[in-house]
Amino acid sequence: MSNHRERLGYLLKHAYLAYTALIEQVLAPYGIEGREFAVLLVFDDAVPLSQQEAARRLTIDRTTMVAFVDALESKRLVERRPDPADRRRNIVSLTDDGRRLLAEATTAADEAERRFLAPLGPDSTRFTADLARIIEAFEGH
Amino acid sequence: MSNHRERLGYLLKHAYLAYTALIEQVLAPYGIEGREFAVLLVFDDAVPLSQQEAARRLTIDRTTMVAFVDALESKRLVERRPDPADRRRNIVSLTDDGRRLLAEATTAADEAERRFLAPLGPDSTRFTADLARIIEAFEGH
DNA sequence: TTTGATAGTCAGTTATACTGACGATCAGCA
DNA sequence: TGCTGATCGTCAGTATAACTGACTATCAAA
Repeated sequence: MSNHRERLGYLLKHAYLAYTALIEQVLAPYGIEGREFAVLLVFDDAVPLSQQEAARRLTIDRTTMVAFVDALESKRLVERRPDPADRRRNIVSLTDDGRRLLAEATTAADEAERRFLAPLGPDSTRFTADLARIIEAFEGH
Repeated sequence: MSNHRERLGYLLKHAYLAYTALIEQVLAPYGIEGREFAVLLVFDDAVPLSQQEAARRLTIDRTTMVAFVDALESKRLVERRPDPADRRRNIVSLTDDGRRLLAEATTAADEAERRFLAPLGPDSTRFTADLARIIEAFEGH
């Protein structure tokens, strides 16, 4: 009975849905969505990134990235400027506001992750490591 | 650095994407998609289900279920008939073809799950149990 | 300096699932 | 028996997300 609830696909999908619902709720007070948070994280890097590099890291399309940067720029959280070394590219960097907001949002997201993993007890890091292992194995297709 | 790759959201999303890609590939020879497989699984139940009950179990909308049953019915894998006890409802049941195909597809999906979890070594059931635990905890919102 | 490739952008398309409304049907009650 | 409100399946329309393809500007290499 209730066979489908034990299938891996069901479990992965609903774990992801549950996490998404939680993180959206937690980030809402900061005026950003979960995906915008991810984009901010990518651009908050030691080396400045072009839009396309950032898109590749998140495994989204470069045309999709345009809209994200548009949105974040209109919120004054990031700014585009042409890469002097290659003027086809945009260097996207966080503004001071962006960095401030990202710091606060990260704290909130960390707390949400802790709550999400709480049912697993003390060794929830094992679960996270398992996820990473699976993804890594799959990337070598 | 490469901060975002350690975030739980990234891990959950990409684990789900990897699994989806694998299962779609494995089910393609049987002429069904991953979501259709899930729908078949739900309707292959001891007690006959209405469309709405099945939709609730998969956490999809009842209007979405209509299209799935349409597709599966046109492939002669399921059939609708009005519930004699409540003629507002459709009882959806698998045809003989549907049962046969589901049996084969299930074998293939099981094998895919095994391959997917292989990187975790012998105790991959722990990982699955963790997923179930998280979902269950979240359902009590 | 010409050729082929790449980055960002935009318009249009596709995929997916939703909202709202409708007819048919049911359960409860006067 | 005949109303009243709710439910089921269905459909049309809508919203959202992400894509494809084309375009311009720019670069790298011969």
